Amino acid sequence: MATGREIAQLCGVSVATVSRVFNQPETVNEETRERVLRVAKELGYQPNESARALSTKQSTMIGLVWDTDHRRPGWRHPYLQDLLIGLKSALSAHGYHLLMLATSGDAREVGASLADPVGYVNMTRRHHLGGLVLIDSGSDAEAFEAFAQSGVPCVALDVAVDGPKATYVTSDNEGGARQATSHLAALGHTRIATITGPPGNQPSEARVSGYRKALAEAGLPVRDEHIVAGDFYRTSGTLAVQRLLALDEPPTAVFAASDEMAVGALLAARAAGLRVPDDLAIVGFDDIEIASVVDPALTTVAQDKPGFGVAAAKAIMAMITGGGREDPVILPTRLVVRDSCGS
Amino acid sequence: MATGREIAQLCGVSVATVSRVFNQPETVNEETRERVLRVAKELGYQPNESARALSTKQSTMIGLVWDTDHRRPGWRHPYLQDLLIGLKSALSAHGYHLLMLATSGDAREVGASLADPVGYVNMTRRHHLGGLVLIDSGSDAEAFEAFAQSGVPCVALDVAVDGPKATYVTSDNEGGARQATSHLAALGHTRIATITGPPGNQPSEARVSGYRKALAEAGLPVRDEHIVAGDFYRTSGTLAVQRLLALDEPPTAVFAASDEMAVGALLAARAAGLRVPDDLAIVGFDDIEIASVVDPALTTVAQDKPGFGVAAAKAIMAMITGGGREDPVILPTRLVVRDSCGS
DNA sequence: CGTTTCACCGTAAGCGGTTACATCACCGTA
DNA sequence: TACGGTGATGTAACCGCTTACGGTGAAACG
Repeated sequence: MATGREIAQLCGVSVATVSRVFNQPETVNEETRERVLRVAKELGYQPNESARALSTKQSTMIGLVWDTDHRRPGWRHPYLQDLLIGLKSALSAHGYHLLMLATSGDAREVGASLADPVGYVNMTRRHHLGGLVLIDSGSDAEAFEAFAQSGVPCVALDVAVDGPKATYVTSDNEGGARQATSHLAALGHTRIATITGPPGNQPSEARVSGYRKALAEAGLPVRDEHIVAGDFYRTSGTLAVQRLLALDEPPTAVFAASDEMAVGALLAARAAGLRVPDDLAIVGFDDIEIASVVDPALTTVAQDKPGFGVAAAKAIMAMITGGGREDPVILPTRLVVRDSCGS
Repeated sequence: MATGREIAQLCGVSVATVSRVFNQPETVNEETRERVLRVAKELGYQPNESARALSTKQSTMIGLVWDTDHRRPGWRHPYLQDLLIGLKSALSAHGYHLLMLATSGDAREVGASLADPVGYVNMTRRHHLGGLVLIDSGSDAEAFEAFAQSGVPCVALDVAVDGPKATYVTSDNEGGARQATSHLAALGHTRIATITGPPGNQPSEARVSGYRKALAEAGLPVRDEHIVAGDFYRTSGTLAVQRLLALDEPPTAVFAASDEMAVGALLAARAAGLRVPDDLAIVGFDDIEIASVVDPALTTVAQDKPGFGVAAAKAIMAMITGGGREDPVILPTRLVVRDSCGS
């Protein structure tokens, strides 16, 4: 590992000049600059990031807080991979890396978990992280709020937070749900039910809100018994439909707040001997892989998956360089009409 | 941010003693040790990792090399999320973090891509990474070999590599394929085809090998026209089945080397008016989410998804602390019998 | 021709830890 | 009493980079 000092000696300049060549190139004479760069390249010089971070008190890393909530075992983020792809590539463009912070359960006390946001915040200080990206794992609104208040730049995904240097990015959940429900209404359905996510989950509540608005717009009544609580898991979709079908006036259409639940609903309908979409129309939310392969293929509200990562990266970079708080980002959704809703 | 020096002053000791309290506790008097620890806790002391890394020339981070191969656009790792969960939690247990290294396409030249393993290796030196975990994104055997030869500790997933401090973890692909194929044979099928992954892909080739062995064991002939090349994508499964059905003696069963292709095969069979499993039995590989929800539910070979991450973490930690090369890890697979193969 | 300006560069003091080595008090032993 | 051994701690160099500050010489100015 060649160091700046070695380059300096070979070039007959001081280490300060070498440093300047990389950080404020315009302040050094073109000739010496090129000499330094050439030698640096020859030696395969790689700046020592630890030294740099020690000196500047900032690294080129962003922390990723992603903890599988113990209250929701088995829960999987619907599109983590696309999100990471977007996040990583957008951060790369700024020369930043993503540090997946260790979670709790460590004997050596390096731990941190959503139950203890302080641990994560400590980590960001230890490593001079530029900021934190918070991935929702179900219902961590309170914990996320603590991050936001801590003063470290952070952007939460799918959870609305507020703080001196905090913002969030989320889909237009209300709009998406509204569009989905309206589509069902336009198809002639008058008894449209919905299966919600877990209580307290913000995207879920926005979706319920969109559902209500669509019904109102279509002049349809909102029936409490047509709003049944799920938890985003597939099973809850099945259970919900069983409950709905037992009603005196069962719905002819269902808007599920997640594709997983929509699939569960599909299974329940099939088990009950109903044809989808003829006897029961179903619309989901997310547009995950599964949506296009179930039979009938799921009509669903697609989210801009890589867009989440890109928007998060932009927001965090803006906060790091700008310093102030950024506006929340609401990503547009798109209704993908397939077969499960009829047409 | 309290520093070691502050603690030292408050305790009336030197910084060296403070450092020793955390690194070699046994060498410092119990009384002063407790005093230091108490003050450290009161001040919320967090050791500066940059300084530590600068001094010790090693950080507590492992690099993650995960690049979506440009030759395989749209490719998704079948179970990245579970893998990451396993990896992260196992690394946490050793106090290590996962650094997702930035990929190429950066104006500032920090770049690195699979086409240029050197870039990644440089990154590991810059950041004093303990090692690298290489995630296969299709067919990077050559690039991975370069990593393995570079001398940095690294463990590859699903690609056999060899080097002074390199090893790999993979599933028992041959065994899994063999079991799947044997199961089909035991069901009475005599014309069993297979859809392979992309040429050069090691898991794919091992699966073909297992397929061949199973046929041999069952006393069935291996027909070249029954081995059709796919690329792990769904579409290739569809195409393959179309080709197979056009044969003079079409197969009555198909072993697909990935669930995605199995789903594609399912679609093709359905489109051709065939019933699955009656007219065509299908078995997949991976046991991804989709497998259990398609109709009929897919019989498939399940991989130990979190086990990958855990094994990788163990191997890399062993190489870091031990120094030498570790034995490759072959994870057992498990045949999950559902509906697509008949019974 | 003295003085100011400016581009360029070197000096040196950090940043916050780790650790080889020195120091010192205190003990047991010959 | 002199001496070696031992446990506990301090001293100071070092890791490699950044940057405030000062110095130099040449050009520009009055």
